[in-house]
Amino acid sequence: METIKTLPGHLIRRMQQQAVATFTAETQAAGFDLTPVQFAALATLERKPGIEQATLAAAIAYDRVTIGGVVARLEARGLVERSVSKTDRRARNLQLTDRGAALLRTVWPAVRRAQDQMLDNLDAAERTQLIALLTKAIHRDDAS
Amino acid sequence: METIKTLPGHLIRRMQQQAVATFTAETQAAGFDLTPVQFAALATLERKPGIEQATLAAAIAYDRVTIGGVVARLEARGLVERSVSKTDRRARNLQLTDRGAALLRTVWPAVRRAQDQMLDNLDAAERTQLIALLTKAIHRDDAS
DNA sequence: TACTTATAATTAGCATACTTACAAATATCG
DNA sequence: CGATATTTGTAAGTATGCTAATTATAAGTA
Repeated sequence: METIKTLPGHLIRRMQQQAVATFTAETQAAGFDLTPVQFAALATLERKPGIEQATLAAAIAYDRVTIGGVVARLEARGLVERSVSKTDRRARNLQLTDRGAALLRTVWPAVRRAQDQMLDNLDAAERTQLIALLTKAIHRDDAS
Repeated sequence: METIKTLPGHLIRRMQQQAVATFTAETQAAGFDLTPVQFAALATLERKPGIEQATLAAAIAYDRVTIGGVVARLEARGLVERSVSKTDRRARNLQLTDRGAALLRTVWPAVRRAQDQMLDNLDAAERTQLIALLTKAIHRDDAS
């Protein structure tokens, strides 16, 4: 009755834990050193070049402080470029460097493999179901 | 095509993010200052008094280092007692203090509310489905 | 018994993630 | 225009989470 193991919160955390482990294993096996949030940042910057830091944070659902640190590390590695916005001196416009774009391109296959592997135990129908349920469960009052 | 938002990894992370936020909001609203892992540790110690740190870590699926820190903070707050094992001087036996047991008892309702609320957008059948899918997805090669 | 291996906990180090507080800049409104 | 409120990024602080290395102890083996 009082066991933790059947609580949704525990299951969700375990799923996330395995997802991160799978992501890390698959990308490292392919020779990359990239965290999930770093990948998310790079992928979003490719789709929306020149975006501001706060916009990036909102786009991938993180707080501004965390993204500030993530972007700083990506910048230190030469994968992202930061520049003061011409229209708003508070803001920083973000751009992938050539190295960042190249890395993103080459890491995608490993990421795809990881996404597949983290749902390994489910068949195709179950995967679709899980994705649908998560999507529905996530969309609360706030915009995603 | 190259968007992050439909990837399982992203959905799982968002779900976990909301689950933690809901847990924190609900427990804080009830006047408690407890993280999910701290709650998991306390709840497990109630069911298995005298357990060792490494066993606790394995029971709730964390690494020993993280649990070492968590237990240290719980001990500092007087919720858990740590003692050197009589049969193995390397190990530490863990016990809830009276305060820890009392806190656990009183926080449970808020935790229950949080578990419900994190699946708010799903109806009863969908909740059962999601829990079943997560449970199945999680049980990989390793034991849980 | 001596040697080797394995295990428990801790330390060090890194990267999330979050809140609160703050300074600078911008937006809004009377 | 001027006062107020909001927004952007950062700093400080706390707590996860993880790996690798270290220390102390235990267990296994020749």
